[in-house]
Amino acid sequence: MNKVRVRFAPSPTGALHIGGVRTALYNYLFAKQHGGDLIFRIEDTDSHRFVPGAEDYILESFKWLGITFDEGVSFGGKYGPYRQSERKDIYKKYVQQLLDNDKAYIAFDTPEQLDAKRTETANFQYDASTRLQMTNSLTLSKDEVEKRIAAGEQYVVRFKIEPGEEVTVHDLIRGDVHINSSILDDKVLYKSVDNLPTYHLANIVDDHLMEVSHVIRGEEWLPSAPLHVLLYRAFGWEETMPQFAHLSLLLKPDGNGKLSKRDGDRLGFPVFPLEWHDPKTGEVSSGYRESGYLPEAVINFLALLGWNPGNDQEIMSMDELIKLFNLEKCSKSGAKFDYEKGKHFNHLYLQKKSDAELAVFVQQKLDERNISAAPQKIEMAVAAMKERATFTKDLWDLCSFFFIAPTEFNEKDVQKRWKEDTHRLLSELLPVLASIPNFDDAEATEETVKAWCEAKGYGLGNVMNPFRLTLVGEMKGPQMFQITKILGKTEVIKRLKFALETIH
RNA sequence: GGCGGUUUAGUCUAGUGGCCUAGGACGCGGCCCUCUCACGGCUGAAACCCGGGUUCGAUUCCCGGAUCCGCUACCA
Repeated sequence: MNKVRVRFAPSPTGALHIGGVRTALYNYLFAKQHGGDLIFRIEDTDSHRFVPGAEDYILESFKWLGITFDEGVSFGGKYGPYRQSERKDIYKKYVQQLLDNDKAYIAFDTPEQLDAKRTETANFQYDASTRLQMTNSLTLSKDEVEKRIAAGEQYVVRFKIEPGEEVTVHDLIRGDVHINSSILDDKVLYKSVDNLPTYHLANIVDDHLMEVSHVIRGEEWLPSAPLHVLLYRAFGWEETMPQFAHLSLLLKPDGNGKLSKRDGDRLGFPVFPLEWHDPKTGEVSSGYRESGYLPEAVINFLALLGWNPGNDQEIMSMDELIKLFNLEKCSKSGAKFDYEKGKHFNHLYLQKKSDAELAVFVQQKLDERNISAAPQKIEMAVAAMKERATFTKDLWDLCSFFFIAPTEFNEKDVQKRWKEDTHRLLSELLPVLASIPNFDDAEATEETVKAWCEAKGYGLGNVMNPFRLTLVGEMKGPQMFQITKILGKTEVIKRLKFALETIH
């Protein structure tokens, strides 16, 4: 087999959709597994939909996710340029080749005329059955065609599809897919307005010239795959035609249809890897990174949406994914996007991080608030709380009480835990705590306090629950003597006294 | 409408002509742990789209239907 070369070729029309990320990921895994190359190509043949900044956004997204490219826009390589708008001359040459070989023809029908035709004739299709009724180089004389072009009239080049042919596309995921060429229309391959090809032509020419071996793309391309096969044939490139694999789509979590940006807004989760500021509308969309996701969790979660290793294993690093990935194990049906499971993965990956790595997120928040704290204390706080966190941003909400003493106390918890004798009990606890040299040994502190409770005949819950309230402000947090250890003796006594004065 | 694809619990999925009393994970319920909240452990409810056929036997193979998805642009 020739060298594996695959590509991810987005259109710079906005932020990178999470489904696109998955397609890129599968391409990446496939390339790495086979020691092949992954190419980054920009398909900007639609000048109207170009959005500035989109290209950089896409690049930055992959950088964050750890998906690397071997060649392409911003990476270089000997098959460039990799931006389709910079390949105009190349396409022009190949369009001419098709024209010369009678595989394509020039059409002058304006968009308005076509619209009129479509409303006039239901299910109108520009194909072998209708093209002789239209204004094109098949119905016009050669002179007339040249005259019109010379006069500056806009035209398109259409692919001349021969009807009645059974076209077979071999798909690595779905097997053979058959389609009759009669149902295909004479696709526009090139437009004179901007001297740019359409997707279909550019795609085939580039994949051929860049020696792409496998085309792994979304299912929305399956219906046009036969057209692409026909194009390879028309160029005489069928022998080296890449292999196809059409991936199932990512669907809305609820209801029907494919996952869209709107669904994320509506259901409250990001559909983009990074936060995106739309330069046209000024709209801001949330991103996985900014929402506190870890890239490795996003990768793992996405990899499993439409593919599985064939056993029960779910937690896989990028390296493991590269080893285990297999196109044949990709599912044929669309996967509803299960955001809850994504959260689960993030939680799992967050737990794998060291305390020091996670402490950074708390340190940031402390810096913002000009609070200084010993790194050791931050790490201890993180260690005590991280298992409760799903997102990196949860860490601060969870740990803040270690650094900011409560000034008010959760009303419901006070009602429930602050009883008649609580004030007396905690007042008595004060000297007991004061008698302990320091709280560094959590077990020793616990023993002393418990022994005191027992000696006095006080219920443990009656002491510990309100005690927690005084230190945390609410009924949350780790084991009490873990808290006292991290807070330190001075702070504990200070907080206890304050609560005693405040809660009545 | 036409064409193509698809179909295992609410969701992602495993799997097979008899090992299936259909496995795992998320989510949901319960119990345990416990000074709180979590985590964790245990546990429960929950699925082979429908109808024919082939077969001793079908969730698995075949046919038909339905479903959902996609495409049907001078967008990708």
